Amino acid sequence: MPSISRDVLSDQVEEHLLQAILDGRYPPGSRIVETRVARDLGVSQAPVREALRDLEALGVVEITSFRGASVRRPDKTELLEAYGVRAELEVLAARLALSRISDEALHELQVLIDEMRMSAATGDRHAEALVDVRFHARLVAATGNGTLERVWRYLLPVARTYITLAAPGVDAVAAADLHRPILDALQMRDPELAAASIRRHFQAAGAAFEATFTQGFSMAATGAAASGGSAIDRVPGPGPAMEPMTDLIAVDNPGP
Amino acid sequence: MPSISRDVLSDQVEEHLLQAILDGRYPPGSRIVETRVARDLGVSQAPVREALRDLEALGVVEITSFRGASVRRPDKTELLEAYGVRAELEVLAARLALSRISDEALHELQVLIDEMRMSAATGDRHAEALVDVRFHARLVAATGNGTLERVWRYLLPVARTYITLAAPGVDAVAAADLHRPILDALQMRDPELAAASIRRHFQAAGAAFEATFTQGFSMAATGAAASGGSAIDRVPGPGPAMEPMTDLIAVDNPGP
DNA sequence: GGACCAATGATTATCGATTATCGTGAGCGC
DNA sequence: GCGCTCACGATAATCGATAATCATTGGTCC
Repeated sequence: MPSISRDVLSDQVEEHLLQAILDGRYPPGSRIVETRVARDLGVSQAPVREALRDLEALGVVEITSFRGASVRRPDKTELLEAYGVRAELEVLAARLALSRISDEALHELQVLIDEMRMSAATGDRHAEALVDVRFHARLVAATGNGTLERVWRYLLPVARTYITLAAPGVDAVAAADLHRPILDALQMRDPELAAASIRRHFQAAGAAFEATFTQGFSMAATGAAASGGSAIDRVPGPGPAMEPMTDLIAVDNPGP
Repeated sequence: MPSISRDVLSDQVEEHLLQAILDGRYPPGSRIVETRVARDLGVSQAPVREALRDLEALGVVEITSFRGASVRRPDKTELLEAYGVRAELEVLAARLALSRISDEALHELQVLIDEMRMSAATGDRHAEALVDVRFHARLVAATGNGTLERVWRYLLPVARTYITLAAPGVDAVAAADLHRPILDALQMRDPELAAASIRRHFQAAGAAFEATFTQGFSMAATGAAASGGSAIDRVPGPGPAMEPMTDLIAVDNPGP
């Protein structure tokens, strides 16, 4: 079941580029040249161009007129901001969902928490991050508010691309358990408690991220990068190339 | 001062199409054919295509693979949802802005309210709607939170395209005065009061919109449309064409 | 030696034409 | 008549090539 309509070249190109970016083959800040990608993939310039525009909308690349696209450098401030906004959106989601959420939806959330704990227990932080996204997406979907979901998804790539969960210093099991109070509050239909739980969750995540960033990233930012992947295009601009983000990242399809 | 870089054909096409849609020359639901627009404007298909993709990201048109673009029909539920989300985003904005907003920013807000009242007094609801957008934009900008601003702008076209202010039954002056409590709360640095004021503001706006919609739109939806503008392309699909939205709409540049 | 300026190379933006896909309606078998 | 198949027209998706634009480099003038 390859989604729907797996033709449309531009979508395939988009997926390829996204994968390449998240794998670190395009480090943050590096340029992506339309014609070169087109040649490498054996397609025309047009689909590459469209793919890049979509990626820009997703927030992973930046496009300037007549100067092309480059991988957006993850800005610490912006990511923390995104956490704050996401937190409030999910607080709203919880409030809206409270009055209409079904028992089976609550059960689904429970199952997702269990999955998270299992992934955490086996040390698979990548899988845990994926399930984490699904948990929050399920909560937002439970509101039945399409607009809220759209806005939330719009913010997701920024708040998700560089996941905190993979940070070495974070207790993965504890992170998974951080979701339990949210579910409890939902089951008790207590809006204030739910809001508080969600805010606490994001505060913890933000703090963890901050630690990761200043710790693991400042090193890379000072030029000690020792990339293992085959770097296609090194950034020539000011400042040395950053380390690829492999294993720091949760990849999933933002598809329709 | 024509913004920056008034070349880039696709931007011009986008602006043209947006204007045409908001003017009602493309009624909701009508199709927009790439090749025809290209021929009419004397450009190639490529810039039209890109413009349509951007308009899709703005939420103004809908694109389906191999079937083209059509103007999104304004869905009452979705618009009310958008109001709810926008309200919470602005509540967050107020909270964030409280601790750092400058006196001159507060003064600017005051001036904007005055402008709104003047427009309302002279009966220029269109101008009032424009200033209204600027007021809220100024509030969000005062947070210094770029991410919040980005998300807010993302939601803006949906929540703005069909403005309530132009509704005949609404007291325009009262609508302008609805902003005063927000400013008062900001000046008093009272977060709770600000939140309450903003929520009340959007509840009133939503109620006014709902009245407008069921009143002025259901008629159009039943086929009693008596369009005045020159309709370029009538929707042939199921259901009759809706009335163009002229004068129901606030137009401004969503620029960069 | 430093600042301005023109030529150049690289890359995007746009074009015109071709191909792939979808919806539809005519024709055909039942 | 009714359902199915298959051309056909319309249109988006893609292509290959050209024009427009930008950053840079090398040279010239002060």
